Amino acid sequence: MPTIYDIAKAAQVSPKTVSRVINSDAPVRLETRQQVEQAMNELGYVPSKAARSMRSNRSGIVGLITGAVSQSSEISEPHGLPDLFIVQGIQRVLADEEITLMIADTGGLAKRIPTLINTFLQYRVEGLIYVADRHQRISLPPLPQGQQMILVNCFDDQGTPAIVPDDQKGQHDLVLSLIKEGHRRIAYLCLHECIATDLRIAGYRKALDAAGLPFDPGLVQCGDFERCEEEPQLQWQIIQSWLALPDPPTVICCGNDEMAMRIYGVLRTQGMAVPEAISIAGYDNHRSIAETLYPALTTMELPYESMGVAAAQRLVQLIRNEPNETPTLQRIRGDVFWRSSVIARP
Amino acid sequence: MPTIYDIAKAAQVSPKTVSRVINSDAPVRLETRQQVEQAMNELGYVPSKAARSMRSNRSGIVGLITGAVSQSSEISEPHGLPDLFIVQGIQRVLADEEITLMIADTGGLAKRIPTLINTFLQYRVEGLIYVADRHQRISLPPLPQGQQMILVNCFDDQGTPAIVPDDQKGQHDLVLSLIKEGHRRIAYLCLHECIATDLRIAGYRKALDAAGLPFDPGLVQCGDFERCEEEPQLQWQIIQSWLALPDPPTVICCGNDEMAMRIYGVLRTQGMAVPEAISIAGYDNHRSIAETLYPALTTMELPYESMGVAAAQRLVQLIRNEPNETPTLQRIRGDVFWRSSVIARP
DNA sequence: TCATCTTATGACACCGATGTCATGACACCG
DNA sequence: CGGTGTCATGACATCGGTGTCATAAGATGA
Repeated sequence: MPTIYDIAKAAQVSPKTVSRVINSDAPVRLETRQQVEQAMNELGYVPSKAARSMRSNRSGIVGLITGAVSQSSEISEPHGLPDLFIVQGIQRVLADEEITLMIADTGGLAKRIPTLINTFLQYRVEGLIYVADRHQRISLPPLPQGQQMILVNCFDDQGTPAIVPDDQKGQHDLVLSLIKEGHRRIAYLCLHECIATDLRIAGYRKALDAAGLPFDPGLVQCGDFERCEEEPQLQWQIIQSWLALPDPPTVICCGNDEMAMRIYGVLRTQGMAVPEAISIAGYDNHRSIAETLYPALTTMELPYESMGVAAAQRLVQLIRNEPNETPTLQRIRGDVFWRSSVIARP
Repeated sequence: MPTIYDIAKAAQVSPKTVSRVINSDAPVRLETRQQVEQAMNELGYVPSKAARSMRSNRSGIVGLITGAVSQSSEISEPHGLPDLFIVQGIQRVLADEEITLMIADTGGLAKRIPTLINTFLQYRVEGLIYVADRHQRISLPPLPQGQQMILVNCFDDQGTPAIVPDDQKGQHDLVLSLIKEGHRRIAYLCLHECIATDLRIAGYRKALDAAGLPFDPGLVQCGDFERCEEEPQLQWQIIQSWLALPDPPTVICCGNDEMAMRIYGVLRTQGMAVPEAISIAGYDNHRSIAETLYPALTTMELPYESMGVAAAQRLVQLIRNEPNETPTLQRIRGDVFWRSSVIARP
């Protein structure tokens, strides 16, 4: 691989002049520039980032730590996969900034995180991004003074800038949409206890309040049985108990699209048609499910890509030392995706 | 960030001795080593990869180019997502080799590839991996002399080492499993014309041949209507025509798990139970579908993770200049995942 | 016409590590 | 006791660029 010295010799100029042509940071005579460019093309010159970043103290690299890539194969929990949309959003922003993204994977083991951070520090990354596989509180080891970091889909107690989904607003908006379509009795088959679930139940209640509808605690049940053998039976029992009510629900909100998909199966096995007999809504807008199910699933988007974009933009601001007034915890909103699994009620 | 000179000063030794402690490539007196290690801990020393790789000419980086991360959002084709399993397999192998993986994304635009390759060359990657979003023939721009590359899920005409799924063997094995369970009339609702489809139809025929069953061209139809409005109707027409045969099929193989999922919906809408009325098999083992569908889907694994592992192992061999006798085109086999969407026939 | 300024270029040191070679202190051996 | 080998360490050059400063040629202006 030729170096700047080879180019200099071929173009009969000094290495520094070649450097000027590459960086166009000082005037170079047109004729000289052309000689240099010709030499670079002929020799197939590619500058060395290592040498450059050593001198200029700017690596042009941002490091990303995630469990998404491998966590999806752990046990049988493929729900980590959508995190990749976060990465996608980050990539898009960083590519425009000419920043290279380096991705490291915890493989689901938190104890690997310090090692991964260390690797990134060796490359003198200009910023770090930590992406969690679900909305949660975390605690990361301390970083060297001045090392920028952004948390995505999680937050900590040290005031590190964080980007999280606005779960409360999300469930709120979804439920409000259902109410607008005439639904008055809205059941919620939620996920097991976690930050997202708490926020979403709060959003669900807030939407009912806003519409002046009473909150019926019986209509909120945990429908997440971690794929145990009897899951369909247990879910059917819950649904049956709801249907037996004097004023049964007309729509079931599910904790995520996967659960909605399983509920489709359960209902159909019991001879109930979606959405004619009962409407179903999901959460996540996990497209390979929501768009492929028949009928297609109405669901609330988990705004992964927007979160990625927001995270990258904020990190770039930090790196460039630009002032910003964003709060430490930045909540990102998603949209309701209205499809045919919910029908209007008079 | 402290350098080895700072450490050397603090430990009252020469920089070279610090280097020896870091690399343990020459004997250092125990006492001296401890002084150096203490200084490194106190000052929080992190070696600079840039400086190291410049001198040693080994970057410790492998570059990966994929459209997977972003292609999944193009149009509404989320099928690119499973490519991430390839990345996962690659990561696992490279992590063990202490190689850092840099991932770049085409964003679905092939014209960006030269730029991405150039970025990687700037980092002096020791190898390149190109991951395609589906099994296909490709053609990449030429690389500098001596630059190693591996193709995954694709191949070219220049003899670049390539790792592809063994689609023929895959469909063959799946069909053979069905035959073993007593199925004699096996319909195949394949994807549109492409390399994978051709190979799989060949595998399907070979399995029939091997079992001494006749090949009925009418039982192979394209069921892939690119999610047009009328897709369910069109698919139902095909299935109806099959059911009207004097000797109707007892199982339908679908081109992928998504199609199987849509067929579930179509069949149930028409009042047909899976697997009691007819068995269904998929392809891909797209777990968030296959395991979540009710009943769970019997399917052929698309061995993405194994492909990633094979690709990384082969690249490491190339980088280390180890001899290998693998053919240029390496086909990776998957397993049949037997679930409850197929029942045995007497 | 000479001082001053701008333009275009080069000389040289330096970023932070490592490879090469030199050197001093000992141990070992005949 | 002197020659040889091993151990532990340091001096110095080097990897491929860029920052700093110097300098020569030409333009400008009083």
